Amino acid sequence: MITMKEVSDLAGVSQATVSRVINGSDRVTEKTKIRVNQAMQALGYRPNSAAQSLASSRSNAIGMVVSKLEGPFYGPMMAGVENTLRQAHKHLIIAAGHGDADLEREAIEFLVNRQVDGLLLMVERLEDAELVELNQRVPVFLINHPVTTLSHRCVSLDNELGGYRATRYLLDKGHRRIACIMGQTWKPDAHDRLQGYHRAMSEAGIAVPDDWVVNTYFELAGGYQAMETLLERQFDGTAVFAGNDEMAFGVLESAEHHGIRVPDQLSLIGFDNSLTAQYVNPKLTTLHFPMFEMAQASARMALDGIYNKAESQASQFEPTLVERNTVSQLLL
Amino acid sequence: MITMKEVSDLAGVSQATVSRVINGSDRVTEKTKIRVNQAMQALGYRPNSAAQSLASSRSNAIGMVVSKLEGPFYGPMMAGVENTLRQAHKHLIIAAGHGDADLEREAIEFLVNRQVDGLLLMVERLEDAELVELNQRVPVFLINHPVTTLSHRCVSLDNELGGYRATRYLLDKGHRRIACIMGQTWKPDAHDRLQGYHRAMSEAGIAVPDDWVVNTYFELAGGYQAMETLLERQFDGTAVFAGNDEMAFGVLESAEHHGIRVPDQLSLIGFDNSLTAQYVNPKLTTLHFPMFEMAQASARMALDGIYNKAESQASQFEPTLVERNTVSQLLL
DNA sequence: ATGAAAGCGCTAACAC
DNA sequence: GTGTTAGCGCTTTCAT
Repeated sequence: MITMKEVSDLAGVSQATVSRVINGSDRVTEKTKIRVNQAMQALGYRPNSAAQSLASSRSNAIGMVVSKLEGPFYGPMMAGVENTLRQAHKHLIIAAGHGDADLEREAIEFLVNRQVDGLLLMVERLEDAELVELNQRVPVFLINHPVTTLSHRCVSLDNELGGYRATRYLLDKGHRRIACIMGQTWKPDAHDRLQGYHRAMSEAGIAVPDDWVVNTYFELAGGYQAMETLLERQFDGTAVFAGNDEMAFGVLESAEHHGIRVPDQLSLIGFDNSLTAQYVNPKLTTLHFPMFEMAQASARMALDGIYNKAESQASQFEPTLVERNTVSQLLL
Repeated sequence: MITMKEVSDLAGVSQATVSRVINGSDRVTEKTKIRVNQAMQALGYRPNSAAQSLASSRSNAIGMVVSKLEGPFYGPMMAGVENTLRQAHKHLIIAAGHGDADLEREAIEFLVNRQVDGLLLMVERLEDAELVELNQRVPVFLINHPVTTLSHRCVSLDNELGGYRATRYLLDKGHRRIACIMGQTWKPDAHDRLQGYHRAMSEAGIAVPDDWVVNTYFELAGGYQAMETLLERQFDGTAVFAGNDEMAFGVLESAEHHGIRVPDQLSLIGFDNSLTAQYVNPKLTTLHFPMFEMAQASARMALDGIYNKAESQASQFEPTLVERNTVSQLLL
């Protein structure tokens, strides 16, 4: 391994100077800068990052814990974070929480022990208080975890607006009797999307009977089950807003079994714009969840907050409509 | 930050002893071991990993570069690697190559500069020679990149067998005139799967006319296009083996447009068992690509090779059939 | 079985 | 603008 000493010897300067040109920090003569760079080049010098970390107490690494690595979101999210971080020459260390509070905690400890300079968290199970406390030890940034005292450190999606837009779109297409099938209401996402649905409906002057709303869980089976419930309740509406795409696929499946044609007899809108949405038949109309951009934003926020100690501020993204083939225009 | 010194003082031993109990290495009296552990506990001591790395020239981190973070495979892959590594208390640092040779190289450099103890590579664009050379600098392990001098460091899938099994399944269902729609043939995956198809067909005594095989690329549009080509060529067969699920979805779409009912008029089998396969209608029969298990195996191989300097040996997984609803039994 | 001491390669005061 | 120097917190011979 080539050390700084060898570089400084070859360049005929001190180690301090080499360190300076590496960190671009101090004013170094253009001339010596060049000499040093040449020496580094010639030797194929690579700074030892462990030594850098030890001496500077900065690891140049950011830890990320995600609740589940398997989900459909994970790809765009990692991609967004990775590319932003790498452009800044920061390393990304990841750990999974598997949607369990203890495992999430353990993942965080694991990362903190590695002296990451900051933490990017996409977790579901941790309490606000815990996060706030953690933030005393190491700067914490949150993706899609809005309800917290750390809100200025959070990038999130306006789920209420999404619910509103989805419902509104259905209304604009002439639908009036619109059901809402939603996931676990303890999740802010579900809660807010439902809220948006209600706002749109009430704005349109439509009273929503209780049995138009069915809460199950954010999976295909949840959507299927909810649709069955709706059918048992003799729901006579023309459209369904599903809390996410997977649930919408479940609705599609149920409709298929009952010989209900989508979108002719029933219109359907999802949420997330997951990869699969464009592969099902008919292709699913849905709201796009801009995870890639959100991930980039969160990484940028972290970078700023950690290395430029800038005051970060909450950033909220908007879900946008993706028109495909599961919603029909109703004749008046 | 609590340092080792404080621990050793409290425990009334030397730093060396503390270091010993941390690393579980030397024979330390049970008694002192307990005292040290208590001291660590009491102080809430966390070893500084930068210092550990510097002193031991081991970073306890493994770097992973993946070609593209967005694909459907990466979830299971990251999950498999992460959980295996973490159980061994090793950190996972990731970088993306985005399917471009230069970016893949850059990602590798990035990781090597961080002194990772080893590299887990899932890349497409790098030459064998380059990989071999890299392996001189740092232990390299490959996922799904079989054709290399490093084959004992590689976990891969038996694609030939997969192609064989897919085709064989179709044959067993009574099909004889079976087309094969495949991705870029420069990719070993495509090449081998096609090979398997040919083996099964020839075993069944069926001569395959050239125009039963269409090579496009591993995407929906590629499958769609290939199916259109097949149709233009007046393909009069009863089944299609698509090189991967995405291509199969393209076939499904094309069939739909032409009013060809799957599986009644045309049977279809895919490859990968991507998440989406179970959401399309009809649900896609396909071969399962055990990425999670392969990722785990590769991580274990890396762990062994790096930290126990065990001789690793190639491990190959088999794709298995997942029966769903796109293949019909043909009457004889 | 345990301790003393010499680094690991770098950064950051502080001097000049 | 550049050099000197003292660590950063740990591992690891080498003694004892």
